[in-house]
Amino acid sequence: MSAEKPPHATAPRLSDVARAAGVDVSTASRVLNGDAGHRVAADTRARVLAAARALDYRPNPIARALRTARSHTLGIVVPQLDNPVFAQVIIGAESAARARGYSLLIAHVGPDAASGAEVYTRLAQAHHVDGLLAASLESDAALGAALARAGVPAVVLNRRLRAVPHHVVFDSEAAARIATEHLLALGHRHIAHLAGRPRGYNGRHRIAGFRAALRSAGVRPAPGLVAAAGYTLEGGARAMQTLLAAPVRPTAVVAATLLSAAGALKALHAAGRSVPGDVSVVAIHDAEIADMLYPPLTTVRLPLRAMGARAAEGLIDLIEGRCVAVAHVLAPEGLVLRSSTAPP
Amino acid sequence: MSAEKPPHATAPRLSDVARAAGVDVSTASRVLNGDAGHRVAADTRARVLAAARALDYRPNPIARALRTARSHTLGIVVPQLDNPVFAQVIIGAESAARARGYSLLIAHVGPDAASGAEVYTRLAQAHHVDGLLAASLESDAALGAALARAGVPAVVLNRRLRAVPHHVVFDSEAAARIATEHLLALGHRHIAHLAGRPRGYNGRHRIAGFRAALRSAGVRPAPGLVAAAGYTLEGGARAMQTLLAAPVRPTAVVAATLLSAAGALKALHAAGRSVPGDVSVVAIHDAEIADMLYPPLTTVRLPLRAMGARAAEGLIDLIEGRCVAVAHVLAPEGLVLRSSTAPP
DNA sequence: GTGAAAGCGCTAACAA
DNA sequence: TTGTTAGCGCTTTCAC
Repeated sequence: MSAEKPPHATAPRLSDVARAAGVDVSTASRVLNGDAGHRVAADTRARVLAAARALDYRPNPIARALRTARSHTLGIVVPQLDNPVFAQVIIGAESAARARGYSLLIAHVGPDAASGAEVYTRLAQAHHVDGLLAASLESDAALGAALARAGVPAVVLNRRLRAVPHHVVFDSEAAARIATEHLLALGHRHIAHLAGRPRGYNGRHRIAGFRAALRSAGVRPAPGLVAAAGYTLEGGARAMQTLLAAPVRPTAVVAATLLSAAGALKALHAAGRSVPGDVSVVAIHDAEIADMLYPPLTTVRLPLRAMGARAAEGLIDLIEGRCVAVAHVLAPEGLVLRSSTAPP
Repeated sequence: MSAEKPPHATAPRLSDVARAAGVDVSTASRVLNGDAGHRVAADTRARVLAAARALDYRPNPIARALRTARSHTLGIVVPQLDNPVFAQVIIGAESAARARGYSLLIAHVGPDAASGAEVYTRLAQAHHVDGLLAASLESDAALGAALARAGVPAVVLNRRLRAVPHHVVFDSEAAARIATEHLLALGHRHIAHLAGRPRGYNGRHRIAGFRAALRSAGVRPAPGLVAAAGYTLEGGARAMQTLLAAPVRPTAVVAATLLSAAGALKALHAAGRSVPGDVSVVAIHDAEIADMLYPPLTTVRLPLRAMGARAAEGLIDLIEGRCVAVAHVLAPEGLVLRSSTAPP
């Protein structure tokens, strides 16, 4: 009511609440933390709650962290922040973490990932994160070792590691199958695949889905119609050029990711091919840029935010001992039809 | 040498270092913090340093934060993470902060920004950030009030606020001038401008630069050749459609930002106009997507990472009392010639 | 030049 | 059911 605050009001502490409620700080602490074991008298609890509200009390997370050795902070490591795919994952993870009272510290490591490994230990030791979300690109062995050294629970995104049981992955095989079946349904028979990293988790599975769809349709995949394109614009462009120079030329392409699809479009334009007139292109992954490309790109949408969210929730469950294993395989959300695919 | 670590080794504390060096914790603390006031004997300092290195000691930032009431954490608020422009700013801010021993907590608020204001107080109160970097889009008044309420130093990015003296902005007028002069040099005379938010800080200045360049070249800007496009794909497309329906049709367009340029390209393709054959397009801001569009977009590059870095450094100076005002105006880095501009 | 001691704000045994 | 007490790991007066 009469907001008679001192000019340089300092934030109210728990002891202020306790004094206002006429109880000890320990009692106030119990009430405010909803301590299940100890029962508190109803009127005491009400008085404390009222005092806390009246003072607009916010617990000091730093003091709490020091005492409990829990920072309520998660760390996520991504290779490059300026990638729409990772941006979505981060958004999903951040909302989920915040909803559970955790905050998210973001660290990005170059895709070269020479220094990648130490980021994990830095987050764990210097920033005292309670758990790690790993989306970086170093080798399985290096990542496994780095996470082990970090000494906190970790969930790996987008691949499976022998050394770290917890993961959230996409059903990449299904995604590639959906993309390929779309092209088959349009009548294409000479279909190429711009793979990411063929030895990587997603690379393998997308190739498998691509081949499976062809097989089911009775199409024998021509050798040389799978090219490694990596996850970059340049890689996609280069791989597409190779494909265009091959003896049997594809009428359609399944790109493993958005950036390589953009590179493929660039190469096709440069070669004077029309899309989808001469070549149809479909990409796995969806983001706003799909709509900015020319022509707007048909894609298979994968639940990126959900990946971030499930990983964060799983990690928090792990940290709080509420579960012992996190393993999600997320299904594709479906085909997003735009203008880059048509009958041959 | 003989790494005889206990199985569940807990992190070494300052007291461990002190004991190993045969000194008191207070002395160890002085050495490790390079306390200027107190002089420490050279050999004592050497022993402490050696012990710290031998034990691989890392100070516990949480304990330090509790004691000093400094979290060494900065908060940055951006509208949408999945925008290449903000991603670059964040990367710049993060590196600069890390280099100075600070970490960066990222919060994103929807562009609607209804809830935008409370994010600042949440970061300040609940996360105890030492300072704020504000890149969100709410009204000047709302942002000023929110930052005042947060009660920590703040630097505003990309605009100037009466209420908050500290800012880092681009020389938007120069950027628009460079873009417009490029088109004039190519021989264009009917040049349109896809403005962002015409009342906003950047919007105003970009319009001013656009007009100034035309004036200097003796070209009278036709009315109706400045359209508000906002900062989105749809906005750009809509504004371009309007321009195409206008009585005097432009042969070239200066777009205030990448996304609206992408929208303009979309609208031009839809209308069957060729770029740059019928219409040239140049955008302010540069990022990888400029190279993915068709045709690859000529842009004026602005130092995005530098903006993040300067803002973070200035904020840290403010926090540590090393300076009392931060005000940077960053010059454009120049024109990036790609394929979307040509003589009329 | 170095050590002793207090305490940042909070939680969690343990006592009463 | 509530209060007393002891710290979490660190910094910082204040003595010596």
